[in-house]
Amino acid sequence: MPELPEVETVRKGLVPALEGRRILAVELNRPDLRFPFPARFAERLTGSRVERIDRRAKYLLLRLDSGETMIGHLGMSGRFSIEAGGEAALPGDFVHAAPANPKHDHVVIHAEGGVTVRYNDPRRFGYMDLFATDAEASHKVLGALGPEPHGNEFSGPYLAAALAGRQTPVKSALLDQSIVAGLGNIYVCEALHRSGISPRRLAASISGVRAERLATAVRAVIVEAIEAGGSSLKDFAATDGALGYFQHRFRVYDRLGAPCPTEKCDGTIQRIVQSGRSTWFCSACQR
DNA sequence: AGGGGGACCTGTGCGC
DNA sequence: TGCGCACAGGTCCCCC
Repeated sequence: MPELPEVETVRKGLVPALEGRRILAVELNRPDLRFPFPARFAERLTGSRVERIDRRAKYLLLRLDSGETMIGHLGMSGRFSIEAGGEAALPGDFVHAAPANPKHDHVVIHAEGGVTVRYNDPRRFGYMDLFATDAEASHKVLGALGPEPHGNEFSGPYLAAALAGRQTPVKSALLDQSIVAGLGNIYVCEALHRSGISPRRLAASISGVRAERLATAVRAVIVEAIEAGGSSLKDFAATDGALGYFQHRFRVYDRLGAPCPTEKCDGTIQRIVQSGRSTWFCSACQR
């Protein structure tokens, strides 16, 4: 499902449901998602309090008072939903997200205050793991991530340096989470269009003003998408039932044959395949 | 080491 | 209506 903006929306939805609450019970309905759950996963969660929920790139990080962090990734089809049917009043209005087939409810967390959080993931490309919070810097996955696209480290000069020498299309390079962390197929296509750069251009050729334009577009599209609550494709719903609406602002993604929205451009949106994934772009204004 | 292709899964939508 | 195929917001692994 999600790229950085969607994961951020999920994080914000989980905060009022779980932050400060103790986990009372965990139902684990299968031994694995993409990878096996860690040893004693349910037991290690049970009884711990969720102190804070962070996000890094597309990863959710539940900080537990046990000294461990639960890391979660939603893969392509993972989603959380929240029920708050108990006696305690919750901040925010919780409603059911769009219906999901309950046979894919792989993890169900029961927390204080009558809160139930369900993780549903038909394709099971997502995963969950636990690690010692003080060992985060050396975490195999988190340690290899590039900067957040809307953070201070990310800039034109940074991007130019990161792409230097890369003999791959810039589209593929932007999907590399070690270059910039959190972009996926949608926002890469959108950022390339906004910056007028062809997805086929070699990454190594992005420098100077062009790198500046691209970094600016990446930042802008991510900031706007976060503000919009992410994008809702198909039946995706945020954890609190609120739908992200950024999909109405797509300029190229999934818009094959549409007129190019660039002012004074008379091009038409095309679709090509790069490293096995669809790319939508306008060959008239993206060079 | 970097780059490309396939693998991992289920669901959906489309053409025949 | 049913069937087969293409495709889907993401990594990860293996091979050159």
